[in-house]
Amino acid sequence: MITFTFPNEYFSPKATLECGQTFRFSPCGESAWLVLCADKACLLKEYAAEVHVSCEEADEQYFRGYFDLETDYAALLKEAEAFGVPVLFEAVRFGRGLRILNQDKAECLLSFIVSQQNNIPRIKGNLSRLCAALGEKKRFAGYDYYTFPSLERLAERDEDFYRSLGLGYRARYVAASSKKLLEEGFSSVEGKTGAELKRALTAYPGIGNKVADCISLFAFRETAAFPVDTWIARLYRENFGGAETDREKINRFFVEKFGPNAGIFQQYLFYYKRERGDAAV
DNA sequence: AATGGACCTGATAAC
DNA sequence: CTGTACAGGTCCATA
Repeated sequence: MITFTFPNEYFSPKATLECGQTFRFSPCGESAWLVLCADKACLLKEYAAEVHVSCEEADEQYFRGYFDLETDYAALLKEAEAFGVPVLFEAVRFGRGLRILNQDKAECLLSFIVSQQNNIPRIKGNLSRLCAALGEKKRFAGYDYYTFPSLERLAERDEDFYRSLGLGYRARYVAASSKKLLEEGFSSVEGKTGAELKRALTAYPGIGNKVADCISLFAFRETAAFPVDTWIARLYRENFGGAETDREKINRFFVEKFGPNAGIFQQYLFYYKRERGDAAV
C-alpha cells in the first residue's frame, strides 16, 4: 500500500463524493472514506491542508486519473466566475474542491441506469447488493469490499434476478444493457464524442438523454455534457427565468451559455441547488 | 414532433 | 396512524 497527497484547496472528498456522481463510497470514521471503482479500492483521509489517498501501489496512476488530479481546477473555477452569473459564482464557492471523477465505463453506465427516477440511499443499496451478489470479495486496508461485477457475471443473469435485488422496473434495462455490453463491448461508442457519443449511448436499453449525459461526463471526459434532471430544470426556471420545459432545449441553453466545460459547472450547480435549494441565489 | 401515462420501491415528509 | 407524493427518467402509445 502507498499513500500520496494532494492539497485540499481544490480537492474536497465530501463534495466530490456526495455531489451524486458516484454511489460506491462509504464514510469510515472522521474525515475518511472508502472509495470503490471497478475492482479497485482506495482510502481518502482529509487533513487540515491536504487529502491523503491510500491505495495499492499498482493503482496510484489509476486513482490519480480517477480523481482527475492532473486537471487545473483553479483555472476552471476562474473560468466559471468570469461568466458573471451569480448562482454559478455561489455554486463554485459552495462546492469548492468538487472534482469530476473519471469512472469505469461499464460501472458508470449500469449505475446511472439504476439511478433513474430513484433516490440516493436506494441507489446505493441496489448497487451494493448487486456487487455483493455478483462481484468478487476483496480486502483493502482492513476493509472488506466487493468489486463491481464483470460483464460475464452480469450478462448471465436475467431480469427476475435483478428484480430480486430491488432494482424495480430498471431490472429489465440492466439485464439487457449488460448483455449488449458483453456482446459488443463499447464498439458502438468507440471513437465518438459529443452528440454522436450521446446518441450511441442512448441506444442502450434504459439510457435516455439525461443518463447519456451523465455517462459522457463521468466516464468519457465529455466536459461539455450537461445532464438536465429535475434539479437543473428547477434551477433553469428559478435562477435563469427560463420558460422552456423540454429538457433537451434546457440542455442546449446551458451548453451554449457555458461552453466546453459546461458539464463540470453543471456538477457545481446541481450540488448547490440540491443542498441549498432554499438559498436566495 | 410533442405530450402523457406507466413503471418498482422505500425513505421521508406532511398533515 | 395509514395514505400519498416523490426520487438525479425512459419508453411506448397516442393525436
